[in-house]
Amino acid sequence: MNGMTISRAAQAAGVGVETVRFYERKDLIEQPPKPAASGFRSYPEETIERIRFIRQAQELGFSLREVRELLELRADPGADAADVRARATAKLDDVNEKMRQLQRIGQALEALIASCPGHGELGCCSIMEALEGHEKADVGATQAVDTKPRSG
Amino acid sequence: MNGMTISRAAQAAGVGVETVRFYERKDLIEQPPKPAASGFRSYPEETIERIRFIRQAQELGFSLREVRELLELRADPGADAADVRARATAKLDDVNEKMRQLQRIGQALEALIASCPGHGELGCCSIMEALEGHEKADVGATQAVDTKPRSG
DNA sequence: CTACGCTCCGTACCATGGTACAGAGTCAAG
DNA sequence: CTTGACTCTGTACCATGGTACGGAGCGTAG
Repeated sequence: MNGMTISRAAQAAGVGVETVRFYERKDLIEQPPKPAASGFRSYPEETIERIRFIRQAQELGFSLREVRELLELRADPGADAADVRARATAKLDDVNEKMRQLQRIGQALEALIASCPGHGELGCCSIMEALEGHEKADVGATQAVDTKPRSG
Repeated sequence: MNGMTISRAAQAAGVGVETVRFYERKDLIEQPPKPAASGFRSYPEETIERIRFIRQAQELGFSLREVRELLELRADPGADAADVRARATAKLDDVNEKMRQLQRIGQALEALIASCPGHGELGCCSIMEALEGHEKADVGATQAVDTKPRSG
């Protein structure tokens, strides 16, 4: 019926052909079988919707791994809205945590910028001083970067 | 004098040996020459400080590429505090932009979570509805993910 | 002098989210 | 029947920031 070639499907979903194939490799969408009559696969509307779902979830900050879980949830007849809600809540916590990190970084940058004379030798630059870590200025953004020096 | 083996240097700087070598490969730190007398390189205090500088800058959100620029600036006798300040300001803009994106995502998630009944079939779940993109609910976080479908 | 540990060096691998390309096959139009 | 556009398939590559490993060389303690 409404089967499309991969490039049509990609266009309809708003992604590139290579992205569709990439999602297939990652088991995010199913690769339709070759129709035997033809050498070209036929992509159903369902797949386009699935790709749109993926993009929407990505826009909400879900990684492809998490999107796959959402898709599995969607396919599960026993799944409850509570499951979805829990994931959304977890993601919101995630987002809030990242915001806090950025806030700390931003505040540290602001403080440094405010205390920098804005001209003159680098020796007078409080930003450089802070980066040197001469324990005169404290950057104060410890743990901003995922610090795992030797953890794994 | 105060030359250290790579593992001592790494320990002193708070990173792993492999990370030190990685920074060498990336031209972030200089690989000290082999002392001819010994088959082992000797890392000066200077290198340890440089690595600390790198980590501090990373904690402020600078990428290694940007850190390299800061290091070049640091080595440049003609560099002005204004240059450093400009980079810090640019990075602050960056951080603020990311914050805005996260804020949009967070608000969208909050709205969806609030409207989700929290139990029952997925068909009643507003979050799933939004992800399906049935144009009933609008996720509203467009551009949250770096959207470049076919740009390059 | 031997054993053990550290170093050296190149290279491959991890996750993340794609992008690109080569070589062969297929399909529709002219 | 040929051309040109598209597809199929595997594989390699991009950036980012590391991590791991194999096989040699080196250095020190016993």
